[in-house]
Amino acid sequence: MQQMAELLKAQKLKVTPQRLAIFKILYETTEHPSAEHIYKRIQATHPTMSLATVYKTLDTLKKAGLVQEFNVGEDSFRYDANVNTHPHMICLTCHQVFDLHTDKLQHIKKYVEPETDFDIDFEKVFFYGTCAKCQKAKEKS
Amino acid sequence: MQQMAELLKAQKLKVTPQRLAIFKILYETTEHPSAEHIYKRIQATHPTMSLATVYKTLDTLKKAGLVQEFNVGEDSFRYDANVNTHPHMICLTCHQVFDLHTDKLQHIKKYVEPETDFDIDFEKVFFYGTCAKCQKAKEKS
DNA sequence: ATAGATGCAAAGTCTTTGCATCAAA
DNA sequence: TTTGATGCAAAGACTTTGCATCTAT
Repeated sequence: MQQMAELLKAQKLKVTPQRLAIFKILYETTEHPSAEHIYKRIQATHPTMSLATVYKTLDTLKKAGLVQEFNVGEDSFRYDANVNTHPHMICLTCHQVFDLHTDKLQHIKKYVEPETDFDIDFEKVFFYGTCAKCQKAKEKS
Repeated sequence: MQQMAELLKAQKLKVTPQRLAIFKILYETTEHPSAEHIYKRIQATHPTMSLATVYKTLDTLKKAGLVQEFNVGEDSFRYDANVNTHPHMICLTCHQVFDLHTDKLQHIKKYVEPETDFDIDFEKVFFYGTCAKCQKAKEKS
């Protein structure tokens, strides 16, 4: 978290309790929460923080390269403090979003680039299916 | 297009001029238009069609598996009549979305599945970068 | 004839913006 | 002190919904 303050300073951004709190939530969860989720969770520690601040802060952090934003087909965006390129898996039953820890897709960018005339910077990969828990629930029924 | 009527009938959906017109636009473009784009383009031939009908129709076609929907980070969804799993490339400069025709990623699902406890149905892959045209424009400047 | 689709307007989400106040540097 | 951040309310953008009318079957 100390590190977070440094990262903000490095971008010439002010270090505020709000920014630290939002980053902390994102840093400690694997749930890829939406702005609304973050807002609700933050009530416990920062009951006066407004939803607008959550949105503004997420935008600021995104532009600073400290969080990434994506949409898996829902009506709102989700956020992730892990800005490294990594695939996500979406359960079509419980709608949870998981990180996929694998090195198997490390080089798809370079693998694919010769096939195109694009200069590729990064990719986003989403796998859709059924998580372990929901698979078991279906077996029982 | 005759085929489209058959596909609708197969789903026990009525074959209406509105549905055919929307599918035709999606089928003939490679632009991956949003609902609003489709609505504007459709004015030329169907000036009385409402935006609500465009949304309802896209939802119907999506549920029937005749179009796919995705969000590349914009404020609206885009639609594609090509429902086969295929990667998209997004130009971060001109914001156009292109299909990537390649067989290099045909098997990433099976390649990755052993690394997870998910039962994967399909994937969505997006490459972000600079298209050929925008690369050239930058060289000149 | 009947079930279902369309079109319009209104409403519902999610997100952004304007502006006065407040806090970090 | 100065610059930028926060919080509130209002506005904006995209999408959905309710309902009367119309149309495909």
